[in-house]
Amino acid sequence: MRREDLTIREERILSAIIETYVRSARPVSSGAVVRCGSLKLSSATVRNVMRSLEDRGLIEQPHTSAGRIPADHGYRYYVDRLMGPAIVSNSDRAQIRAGISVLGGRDIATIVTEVSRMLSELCKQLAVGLEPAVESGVMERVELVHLEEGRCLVVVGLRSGQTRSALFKCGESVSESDVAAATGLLNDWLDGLSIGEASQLLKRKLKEKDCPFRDLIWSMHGRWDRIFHLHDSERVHYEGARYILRNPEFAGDASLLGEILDSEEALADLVRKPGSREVVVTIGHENHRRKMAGVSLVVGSYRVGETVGRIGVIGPTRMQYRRLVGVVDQFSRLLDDLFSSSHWQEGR
Amino acid sequence: MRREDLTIREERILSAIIETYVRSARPVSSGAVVRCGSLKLSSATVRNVMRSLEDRGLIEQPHTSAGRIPADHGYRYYVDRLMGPAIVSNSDRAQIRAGISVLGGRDIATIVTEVSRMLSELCKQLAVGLEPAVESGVMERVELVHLEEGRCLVVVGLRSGQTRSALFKCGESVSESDVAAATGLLNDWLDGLSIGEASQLLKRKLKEKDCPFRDLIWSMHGRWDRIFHLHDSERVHYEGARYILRNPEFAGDASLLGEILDSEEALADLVRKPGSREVVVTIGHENHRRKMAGVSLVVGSYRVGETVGRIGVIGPTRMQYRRLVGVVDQFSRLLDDLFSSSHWQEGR
DNA sequence: GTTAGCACTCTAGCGCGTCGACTGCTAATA
DNA sequence: TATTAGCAGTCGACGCGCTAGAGTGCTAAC
Repeated sequence: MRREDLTIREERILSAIIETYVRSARPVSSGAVVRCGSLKLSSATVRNVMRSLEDRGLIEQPHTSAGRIPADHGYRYYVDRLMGPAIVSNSDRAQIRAGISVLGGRDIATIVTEVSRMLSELCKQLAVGLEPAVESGVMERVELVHLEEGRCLVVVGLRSGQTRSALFKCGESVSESDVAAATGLLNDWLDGLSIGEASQLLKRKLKEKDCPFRDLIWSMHGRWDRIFHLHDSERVHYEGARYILRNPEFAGDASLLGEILDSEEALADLVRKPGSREVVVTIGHENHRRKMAGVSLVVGSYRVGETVGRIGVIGPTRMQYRRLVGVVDQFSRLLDDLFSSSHWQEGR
Repeated sequence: MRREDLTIREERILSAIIETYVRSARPVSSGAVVRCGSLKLSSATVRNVMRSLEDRGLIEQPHTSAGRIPADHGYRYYVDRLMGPAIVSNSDRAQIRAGISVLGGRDIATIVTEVSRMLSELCKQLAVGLEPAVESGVMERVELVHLEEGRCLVVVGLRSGQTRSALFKCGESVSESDVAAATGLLNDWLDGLSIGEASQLLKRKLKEKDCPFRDLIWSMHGRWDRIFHLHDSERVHYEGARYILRNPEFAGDASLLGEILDSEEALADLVRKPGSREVVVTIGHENHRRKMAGVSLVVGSYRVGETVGRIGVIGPTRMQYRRLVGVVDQFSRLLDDLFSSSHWQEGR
């Protein structure tokens, strides 16, 4: 029996405390646990157990003569071992299916935005969606287009269906046929590479003495990293600031949340976790960022071809983990299905 | 003398009240106005004047025996007639210049994001940036690219330097030379039109009996409105949620701000005002949206070719209008310069 | 027209006592 | 030995009254 293992009774009481606290947002007393019904114990016994849970850091007491509230460790124990399989209610499931089903054929940005919105509505939490990072996407086609006045358009299409484009200056001397030939060459070089690999390869080619179309490719490569810069590469969508601001735990200092909401990069950073197929829950202090105490994340991932995107919710540690994990998981799965379906493939 | 005209003395006192209140965030007493120094009056006289200002709805009293706070009308009078020309301090001006100068050659999305960030930092307010609406942009070039498996890429370059692209399905029967010919045709048709006009024209052409490449153009046109849908058409960037959440006036119900922060469309809607060359100030209830009481906007515009984008700040009505109008104006002008400069034109 | 003076009003803050919720301990109990 | 009833003790929430102080509105004098 590991040090942190709890007896059945302790587990039951911890569950009761957490579930009651999530509902009420107020410290849970021994009496309240008894009134939960599932245990046939007196409040005195429950108190003894609570004291032991407190000694182990699973719950804490705001002050003497108050009830207990779950500590981050307590939530962690609950999520890992007590809450049981994340079950999605029929109503939730139906809503998710219906919402996803109307998105067939839309582009990724729209899908991610809409899914964030739905996730936020359904969970009543701040929801975040990350498009798949373009950097890791695999190139399907690159095209240069010759314009007037020595300018050129570069367009990159990825297997995921995402496309990016930008203008660059190539000098008056470049002819239309040069551009066409360079396009052919680039496609030979870059097909099947990721954006990052492509950039590396271009750099190498440019160093070679006999690099063909050096000036043209040089100019284009100068744009490359900017086109695929994070800002445009891994777009962040979020919805539902109103929900997180509504929580009583943030009533005092909403400025903390300001920091979270503020920067798309910070948000992306939070949600971009070491990849895992499963939904990942991060509770309070487990976020190493400062000032993220009191905030939990539930993050899932979805695949689009070779690339991975993420969706998740952000809320107070006092959140309905079981339901949220279920909903996020369901969304992730359906997005996976959507992006691998023939409907999506063909609709593009 | 118009009904709402004030005497010099009344104006001085109104100014003193507003400026003191903006600094202190607390009701301003008659004594505080006297202590401001610029008037040689007793507090009793000031009290008489304040009562008359209150009768006209320019200031209000939270409760008897409290000082006065400016009403929306008072701010309006101040902004229109009292605060004087918006003057930008040398330090602000230098920072703005420096910030803008490093943006030469970047793409519009990056520029707008960075400017929002700078504006937010400088003003310590929530800042919003809108890219120019792509819809009203003028087409410079449209290009179709033939891909494998009956798919096609459409790329549109605008005179503003913005580009958009998307994949669509065109059917296996379309040949590479068809695509090239169709590209030429499209450029003939669409050159110099706005995106909106182009969509109309394509619709007309498709109705004609002898429309060439009907299937191809039909498929492409099916994508058209989605590519240029608001979501991608008039991107919104914002920065500085932390600042607006920090204001004491929103300490209680931040959920109101949640509604503002929440939806990019709502933000865009706020900032997208009837066009004007000048910086536009919108105070509290002048926003017709409900629940926008207590919130003011300072919005400027900048041109990129034929299209117009906007930048602005959003904060409590208790804001430093003079300085903010100056800073927003300065940014607008420098953006205008940036986008019309040969440096920008050529750098693209 | 302006001001000094004064009575009045209202808030913020403090101290106090009470109530009620909850705990921790102890001794009785099954 | 595990559980429980009972009880004393602790602490926050609430309401009350009081006071200090800030600020007003009015009036009479200048």
